[in-house]
Amino acid sequence: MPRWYRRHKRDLPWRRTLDPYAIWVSEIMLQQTRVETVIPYYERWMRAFPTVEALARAPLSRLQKLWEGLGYYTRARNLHRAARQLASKHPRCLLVESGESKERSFLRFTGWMELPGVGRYTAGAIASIAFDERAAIVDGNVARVFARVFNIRDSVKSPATQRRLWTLAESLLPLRGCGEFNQAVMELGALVCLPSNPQCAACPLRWACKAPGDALPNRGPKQQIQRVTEDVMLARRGGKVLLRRRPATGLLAGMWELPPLDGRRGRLVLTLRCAITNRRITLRVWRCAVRGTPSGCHWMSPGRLIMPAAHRQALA
DNA sequence: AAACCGTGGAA
DNA sequence: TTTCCAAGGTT
Repeated sequence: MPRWYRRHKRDLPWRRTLDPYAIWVSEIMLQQTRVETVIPYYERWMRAFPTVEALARAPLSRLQKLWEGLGYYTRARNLHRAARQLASKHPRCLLVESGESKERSFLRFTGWMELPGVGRYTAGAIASIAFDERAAIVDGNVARVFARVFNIRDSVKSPATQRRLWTLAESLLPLRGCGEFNQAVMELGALVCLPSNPQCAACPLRWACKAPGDALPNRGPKQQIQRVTEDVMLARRGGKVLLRRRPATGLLAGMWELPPLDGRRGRLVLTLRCAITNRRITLRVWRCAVRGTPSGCHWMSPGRLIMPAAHRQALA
């Protein structure tokens, strides 16, 4: 596996460093998010906040602006909280080993687990990749690879199967090079052991695989998707747009959006589709002429505000 | 334990 | 077109 990995691994920005801060940032961004989506966000982020200290000093609103469009926005808030926690409680754990060889203390797996937004997978990924700690990981890729190689047909959502996957991951861990091993399994899932049309002929594990190419893992019963149509109004006045702020908790917490069309007349200028977990939304945007300021709304310059992707698109 | 939390790309 | 789902975590 490590041999296959060294030969085929993609050249990704966060693979060019062993800086635990950089790896941490990349892991948070990559949660439930595709590599190609993350890359530009990651590069902008690292340019803006090269170190934990820089991140801890920055105002939350600045991180949120850089995060706009990435989704799962509590990740940005957690990253900020964790950075401040880290900078105060573990001031030396994220030093990069340099030519001067500064003293670098060691934040272990359990230390990472205490940070908001860092769970078992992320803590294991950082510990193994940045510190070569002997920590296992199970993500979507690992689950798929293991499900096929070991022919695991029970739902991967069940606690029993989860335990089995984690136990497997731990038992397969080498004594050294765990970071490389973990990434190798994930990379195999990303490049070869694909969800559909897996490239079994090119797989280094085909000799051992018990269920090559099967439609695994079994994800259990699929969730119901509900369709919704939302009508919103686009009202411009000078450089400003009529916007409404969402509640501070829940879906798209605290973000600014186009206000709902409340029974006035307008011209349909745009319809776009967006999906939020189990909801599929058709967003219809109506251009309206608005005199005063409807209750709960504000005339805002949208540039610096943080908006949901679909609403941001509607302004363009 | 099951539900919630975004987005965009691919099949 | 619709469906699936990607380097998950929190409540």
